[in-house]
Amino acid sequence: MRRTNQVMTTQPPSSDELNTKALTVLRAARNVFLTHGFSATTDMIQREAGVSKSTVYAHYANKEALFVAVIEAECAAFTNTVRGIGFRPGKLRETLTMLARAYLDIVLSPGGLAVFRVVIAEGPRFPKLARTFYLAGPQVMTTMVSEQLARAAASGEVDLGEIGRDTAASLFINLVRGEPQLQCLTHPDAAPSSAQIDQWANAAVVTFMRAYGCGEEAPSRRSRS
Amino acid sequence: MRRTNQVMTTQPPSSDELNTKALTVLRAARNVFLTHGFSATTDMIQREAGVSKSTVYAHYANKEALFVAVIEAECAAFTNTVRGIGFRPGKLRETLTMLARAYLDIVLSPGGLAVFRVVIAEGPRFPKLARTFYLAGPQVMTTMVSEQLARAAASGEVDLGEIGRDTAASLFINLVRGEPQLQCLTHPDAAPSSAQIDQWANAAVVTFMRAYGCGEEAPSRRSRS
DNA sequence: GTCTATATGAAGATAGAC
DNA sequence: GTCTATCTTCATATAGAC
Repeated sequence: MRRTNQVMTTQPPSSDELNTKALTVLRAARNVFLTHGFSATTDMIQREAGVSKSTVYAHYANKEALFVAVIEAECAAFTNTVRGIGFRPGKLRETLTMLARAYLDIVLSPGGLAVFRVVIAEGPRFPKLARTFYLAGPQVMTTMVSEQLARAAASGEVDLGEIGRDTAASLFINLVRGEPQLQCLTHPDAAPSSAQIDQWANAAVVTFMRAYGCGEEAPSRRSRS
Repeated sequence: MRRTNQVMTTQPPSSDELNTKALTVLRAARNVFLTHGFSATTDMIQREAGVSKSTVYAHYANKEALFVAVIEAECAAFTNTVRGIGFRPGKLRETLTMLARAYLDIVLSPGGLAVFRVVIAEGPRFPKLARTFYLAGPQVMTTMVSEQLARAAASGEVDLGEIGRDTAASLFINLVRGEPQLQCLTHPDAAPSSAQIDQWANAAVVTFMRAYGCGEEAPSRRSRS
């Protein structure tokens, strides 16, 4: 029931225009590329999408272009997920724990691990995508932590010494992500328990607070000898 | 100038027997797989080695077997390199700095990055290789750090609190490897300067010592307010 | 835009001579 | 063991009908 061609073209592509087929192809390509890497075949994508080869090539010039579209969409989604982490800023220790846990949930998710795998693997062939990933994921997270450190520094909860806020935030992210991510990447069969993830997050926060925390915390710290 | 067939077969394969061709193939496969990943072709390997296809398949059943041989050799070499890090145990801060710097040199080397890339990428298809890599690289390094922490704990240079030695060692490795490795993986064109690597190593050591060090260091630390 | 059918090339692996 | 030549399969991409 179209009014006029004029109206049609000014309407947003609500559910048919670009949506139906192009999005179907993109979503199928996402699943296939994230499962098998760039060496996945266009055949698999075509079958997963339930369309013909021509439909795939009608929307994307070639395999590379489709791959780039998939990864860029994943990076954008990654940024949104990180930005959308819900946390109520409070005492630094609690804030960092919330952030660490939320970040690990993203990084260790099947999608998070798959994107990391394929982006790192294809870094030499798609250097632009690799940089996009870095900015969309770790960089955004580091910035969020850095902002919380600024708050905490103002309220005297933290003493960063000669080290910069951004460097400190980066070091915190290293503490959080390092071992958990490496373990999940090298043990693809054994997914960590929720309790294990909490333990990892806690160890990172405890270490960071021991290094740079100096607020009105529990006075038990460093009360030895 | 062969003496007899009998002698030939009882002699060790000093420089011709298995050495020349089989090793040539393995070395060529190493370069090709580490550059292009598992999707590298046997054609490239054959050309790089300067032999024919038949020679490749005379020594390795198929592409997978050759790939496994390459990665296992790399892992073994990795272990030897890590174990061979020369350091004179002294004050903990200096020891950790030496270890951090040496580990970064390995991890950030072209070979180190390439092995990481391909092992992580093929983890789902070769889970055994992924676990081997974890044990041969990060695990060995963590153990070395853990041993130094034991020494330091005995001499009162360190107070790990409730945290385990191995956990502390793992956290230190996280601090060292995290950002540098991620940055090199996602910026394949820009190799970091030696000064940059030193800075990274120092930041990790400073942070770890602030968290867990408690020896007769410079007394300036935490002298605030 | 979408389909079926196909052109074109490349990759893994083998046959058979030497 | 090593080579040349080749078999077979499969992957990317396109042609042409609707």
